[in-house]
Amino acid sequence: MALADYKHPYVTVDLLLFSIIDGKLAICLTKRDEEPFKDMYAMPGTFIHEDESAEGAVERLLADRLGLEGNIYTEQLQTFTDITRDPRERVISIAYIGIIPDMNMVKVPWMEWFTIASSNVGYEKLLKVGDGSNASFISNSLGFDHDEMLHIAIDRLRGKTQYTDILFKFLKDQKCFTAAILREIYQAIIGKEVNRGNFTKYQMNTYIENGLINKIGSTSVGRGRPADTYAYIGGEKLWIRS
Amino acid sequence: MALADYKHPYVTVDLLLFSIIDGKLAICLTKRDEEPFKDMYAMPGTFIHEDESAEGAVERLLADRLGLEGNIYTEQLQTFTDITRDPRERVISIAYIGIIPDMNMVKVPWMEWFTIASSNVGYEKLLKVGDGSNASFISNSLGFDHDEMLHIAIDRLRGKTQYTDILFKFLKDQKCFTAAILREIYQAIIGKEVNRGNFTKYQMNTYIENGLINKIGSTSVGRGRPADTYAYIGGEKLWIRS
DNA sequence: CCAAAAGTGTTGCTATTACACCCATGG
DNA sequence: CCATGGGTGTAATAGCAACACTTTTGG
Repeated sequence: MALADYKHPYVTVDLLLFSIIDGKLAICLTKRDEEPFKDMYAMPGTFIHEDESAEGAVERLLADRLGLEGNIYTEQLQTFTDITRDPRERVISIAYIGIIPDMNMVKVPWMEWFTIASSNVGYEKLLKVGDGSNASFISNSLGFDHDEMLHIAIDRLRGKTQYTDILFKFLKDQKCFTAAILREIYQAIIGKEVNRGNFTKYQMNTYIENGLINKIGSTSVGRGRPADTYAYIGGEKLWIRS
Repeated sequence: MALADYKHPYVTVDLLLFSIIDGKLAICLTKRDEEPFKDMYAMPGTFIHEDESAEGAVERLLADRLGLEGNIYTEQLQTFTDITRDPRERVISIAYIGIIPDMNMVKVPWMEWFTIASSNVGYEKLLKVGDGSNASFISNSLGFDHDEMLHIAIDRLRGKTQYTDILFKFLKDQKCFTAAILREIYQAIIGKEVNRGNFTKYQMNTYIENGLINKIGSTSVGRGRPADTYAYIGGEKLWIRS
């Protein structure tokens, strides 16, 4: 059973880069300019080089294709190995989730943002952000098996919002935010509204009790009563309910 | 960017096969008979053939290396891509969790079972099952990065026990079991005791309310009062708390 | 002083826990 | 008839949702 006896497949990483735009969960896509799936939208991806790990490939992808340097939160989603998922040849893809707090961090022109209209079941509705075109399409017209990836990723985000600190990765300023800001993120991911008062009282308190955030002061700008401000201090530790 | 421009790595699947033995979570390992990590224990694995998916490779592994035919529950755990995780050459591994209800289903002599002594933090203590040798070792002496895999897999099992029906996969007879049997499995995975009465009343009731199980009758064997018996009927649907 | 924004309290419902009690069987 | 295993009831507690109330600011 020598190693060389086995033919091995191509391996790529694909990145599902999420952000919150206008109170809605959004994903960063690119229109493919070559076959297969030419002119269809897809998540950005790249082949893994022989001298890098999958995480390394994701970092390179973030830097080269998205222009994102520095510390971007990523985590492995799942690996997709269907023999026919790439019509050219056998290609395995390791999908990663990425999160950035601000869509404007992506400055390259070939990437486009789409908000995700939370469909109850079936396919997601994707709505182009920003250019006033109101262009939209349904996620099952994504290239490759990227519709499946998107579904699994959204599920993962929703699940982890319940028992980890993943939603803090969406904060534009982790060192100064209000309950309202965090609630907007929470609702965007979950896909439904939660009561304002209760969110402050229970959710924020739970975060404080678990040492994830600190109350640091209050805003003095805005129309109404100044909101308390918080700072995220949790490291990488998981926070599991009770 | 033609496909052929990229050198691609070897890809394997590794299987973490779990069962419950004597009320304790257990894993199926094999002593490696060749380099690298010769004479160390490791999870069984195999290279992915060019005409099969990762799931296909796992099925082949189950059949050829473990002698397990038929419907064995498996799910993808995570993909490991460190460049140096295999000292020979660059090898990516897609790790899978497998669950069988009875260790005796594995009849091949080269596989050995070890119970996992739930360590709070750090490494697991693995204890050889069955031959009276009382041999044991610490999980960080597993070959490759299999210690890390084991940790991640146990975490996954514990998490999914809370909100899925994964513990029913451990049942020796899914069509006839008692609350006591299910509780033993539950405790083995979680690693701590739960109150007997409450488990029957709440846990079993929740399963019933979610359509996962049905009360079917009662045992008439055993020393004390005959226990109610249940049958697992849930398909593949997730059961998420409230 | 009033509207707007945001933090706190009150109430009732539900889930969880601990523990006791009663039930059915084998020896 | 008693030890043993197993179901069910109860009370105390914790958590959650709805909603009303209060606080603070800008005009």
